[in-house]
Amino acid sequence: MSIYVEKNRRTKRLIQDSFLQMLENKPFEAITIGDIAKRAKINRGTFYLHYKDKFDLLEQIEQKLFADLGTHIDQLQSRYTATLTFEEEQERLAVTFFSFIERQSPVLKILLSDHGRAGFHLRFRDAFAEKVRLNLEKNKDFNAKLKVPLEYFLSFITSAFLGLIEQWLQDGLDQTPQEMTALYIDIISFIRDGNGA
Amino acid sequence: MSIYVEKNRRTKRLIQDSFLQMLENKPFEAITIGDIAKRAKINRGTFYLHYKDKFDLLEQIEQKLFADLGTHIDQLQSRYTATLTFEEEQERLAVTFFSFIERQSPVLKILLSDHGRAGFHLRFRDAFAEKVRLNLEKNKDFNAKLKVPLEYFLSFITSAFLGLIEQWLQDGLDQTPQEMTALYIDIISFIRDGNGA
DNA sequence: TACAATTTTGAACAGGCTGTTCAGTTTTAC
DNA sequence: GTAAAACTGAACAGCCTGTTCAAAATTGTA
Repeated sequence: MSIYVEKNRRTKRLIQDSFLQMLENKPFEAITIGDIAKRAKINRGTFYLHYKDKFDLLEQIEQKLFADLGTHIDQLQSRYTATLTFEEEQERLAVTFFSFIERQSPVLKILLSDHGRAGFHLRFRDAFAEKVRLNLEKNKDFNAKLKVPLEYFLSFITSAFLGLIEQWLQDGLDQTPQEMTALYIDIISFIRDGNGA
Repeated sequence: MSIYVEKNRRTKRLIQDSFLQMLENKPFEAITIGDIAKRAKINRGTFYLHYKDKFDLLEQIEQKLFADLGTHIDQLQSRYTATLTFEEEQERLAVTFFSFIERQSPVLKILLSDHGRAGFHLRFRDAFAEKVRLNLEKNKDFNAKLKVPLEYFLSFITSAFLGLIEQWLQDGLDQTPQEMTALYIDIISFIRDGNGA
């Protein structure tokens, strides 16, 4: 039984890999089940033993990604238990995010591009926003000082973050997560101290 | 001849309207040419007299939108010729953007949602970024003070902006463009003066 | 090794959508 | 009224989908 699951997983992984490789060259809509099967060297019918359809396949890939985001953050966040200032904690969260992106960059590069599926950036941003919200709620001062609706602030800051990520991925991950965090902080500082764009 | 074009445009508009209406309920991938033709009450073959395929249709809608963004900004920006401070000019650009979004909200709501086509938010953001870049280049101090690559700053700020827009559209345009601009400025101020998130 | 359970294969099938063709009809402008 | 332009209806080959089923291959276990 245990190995059957192994085998089951192996074929699923084969399908997912072929699919993702194919997405690098072709947009989602243009890829057929036949294409995937051919590249994975399996029978077309076998695909349907594992997935309902193309959308189900992508959905499962997305879900795996979101699950990984959760565990990755929990791992890194719980590593240091020292009390940090609000700013330090935000910085630590930023590094955690960027290192997650680096780790999942092959998949994210595709899912966020125009070869992926519409709305992925919204779903991804929401997953992000949820983590940020939890972090912000720890700080009691925050909500008192914030005058705009929290939802708007979250959309603003997580979208900005996602913007950096997209640029980063587009530039071929030419920086480390630490450098990206520094860059993020520089921009915040620039807005704070420099010209108010 | 002139009216032929008229008629030609009328059918195209009929197709576009039916298509956009349909996109409110069904995702792009699920819509067939037959569906569009049926709703537009035209022959399926007529569709192909105007568009190459479904993608061509959406592309033309997008292009019209981007063209409108250009004219809309040029109009509003050239209205007042008084000399403004950098901050005042940024604010004016923000109002212009938000009023454009309001004007094109029916289409944008769909194109930015998961019913649209993958990558639209990137294309839209790029169009935005181009306008912001032109505005920023006027200010000589800006590039001197900015220490991070301009591309990253642009991605950051335009994505943040787009985040506000998405939230705004999602909330059913419950605020005026002026109120959204105030909200935008409040968030910037909050980052500047309040807690450094 | 032999066996049984599980998984995969190959082939076939109906059904739907695509994009094109073409002769005939309708609409439009002058 | 006429000629050009636009649209219609019907048909078509081609491709992809999702399902079925018996046969074959793979796997773990006795």
